[in-house]
Amino acid sequence: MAKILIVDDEPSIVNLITAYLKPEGYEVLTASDGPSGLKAARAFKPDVILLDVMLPGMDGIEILTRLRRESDVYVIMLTAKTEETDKVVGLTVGADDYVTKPFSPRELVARIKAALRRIQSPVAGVGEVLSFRHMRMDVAARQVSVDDQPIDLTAIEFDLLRALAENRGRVLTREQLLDKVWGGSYFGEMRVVDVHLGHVRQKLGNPDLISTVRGVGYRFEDEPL
Amino acid sequence: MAKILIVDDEPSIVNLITAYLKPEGYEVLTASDGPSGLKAARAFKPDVILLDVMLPGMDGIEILTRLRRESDVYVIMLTAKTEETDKVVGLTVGADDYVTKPFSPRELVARIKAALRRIQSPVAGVGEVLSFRHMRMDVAARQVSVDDQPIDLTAIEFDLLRALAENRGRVLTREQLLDKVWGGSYFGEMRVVDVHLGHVRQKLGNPDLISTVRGVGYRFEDEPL
DNA sequence: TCCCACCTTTACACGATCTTTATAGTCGCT
DNA sequence: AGCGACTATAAAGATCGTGTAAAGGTGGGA
Repeated sequence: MAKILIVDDEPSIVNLITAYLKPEGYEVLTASDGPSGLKAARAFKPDVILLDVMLPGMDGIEILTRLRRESDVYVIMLTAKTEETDKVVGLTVGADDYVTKPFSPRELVARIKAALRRIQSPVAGVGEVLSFRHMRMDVAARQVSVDDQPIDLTAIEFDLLRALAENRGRVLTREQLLDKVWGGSYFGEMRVVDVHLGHVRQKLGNPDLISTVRGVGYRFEDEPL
Repeated sequence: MAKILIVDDEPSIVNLITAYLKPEGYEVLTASDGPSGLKAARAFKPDVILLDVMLPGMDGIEILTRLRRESDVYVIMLTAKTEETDKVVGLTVGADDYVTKPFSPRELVARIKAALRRIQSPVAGVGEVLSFRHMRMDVAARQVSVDDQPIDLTAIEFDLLRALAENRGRVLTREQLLDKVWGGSYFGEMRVVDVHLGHVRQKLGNPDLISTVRGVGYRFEDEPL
């Protein structure tokens, strides 16, 4: 999942933002002053940085200037000022977006999502259709067919099958599947995989498409075209 | 290569934009007030004009109005105001796009590229009419018919249906739809999509045209002609 | 100004789907 | 063959997602 670095010295702001970002599944790291912010940016390699303009030690503009020498990470500036000069300076040294305090947390989340969309869009159209001897899977349409018979799968079932099909011939453990399908933030029983996989098998009709590797996991078997 | 004219009286903004456009290979010319902006537009014949709303001598709206009498060059308005009225006025007198300051230089570059793409495609409205087995949609006229029965849709309903129809067969998430229909600057509830989509379905009459993909989004199903 | 059309939010009900749990079945090893 | 461990499956309860109606808000046009 995407990584967000918050650089701000006001704990209340940091906590607020964190509280909104965590549930969205983002990995959040924080720094409360300029120098540690820079270090964190280097070590953590975030996808988006939320950067306060007013910071102890080194102000946001300074951070941004230095950051820009080594990276083109997406930076959203946070400022209490509404003064035009600040914005202009911020954008001049390379900020990508700007939010003035007080801001709506929802708006901030939306902007972060927009940023990530912009960043990730170049890779959008990967593997539109997975075609095998018996099974065909249109990822964009989320439709599956086996021997030209359309199969109706739920969201999780589709994602599960997709994860396996994208790794045809290789065993995926339950853990790996949980990670790919449920995302990192699942804390329930690992056996859910079994259950859903059973449903997938049943719906696919063909029991040879997915094989069990006892003690390890599951493997998708159909031959690619 | 494409020619861009920047009309803005703030040197910092002009420099910023220039700094981003030059490396992309654009030919950039600048003007710092209204009258010289107009002259430059005539002499330079740019492909895209970035026009500040607040200008000494003659404001951006005035420039745009005059410009439109003699040319249909692609104009992107720049404004510090976020007021809706400005936007509306700008678009009414013929702006093609709108960016509010502070803006992300990357976003601006992206918009310019989009503008050029639109200009350079043979016909401005690439898909003037979307035709399917049951539904027909005239994008320019904003008219829709199902089995030759004209359907009356509101602005949002039309845009929503259009976004889906243009991506026939693929699932669009609520987020994607919000982005396409409402633009990046919507921070409200996501469920608004459901409501409008419900209206569209009701008006279309045919429940098979748009299917729900539970947990993911919606998909337009009609076959293209 | 008032009115009307439209957009947005909210609430609720229904159904689909997910998760857990329990039990039966299967596999591999000795 | 027998044992232990792992897996398949069914069933039930909990949860989540969607459709829809209704209310409030907004802005444009008469």
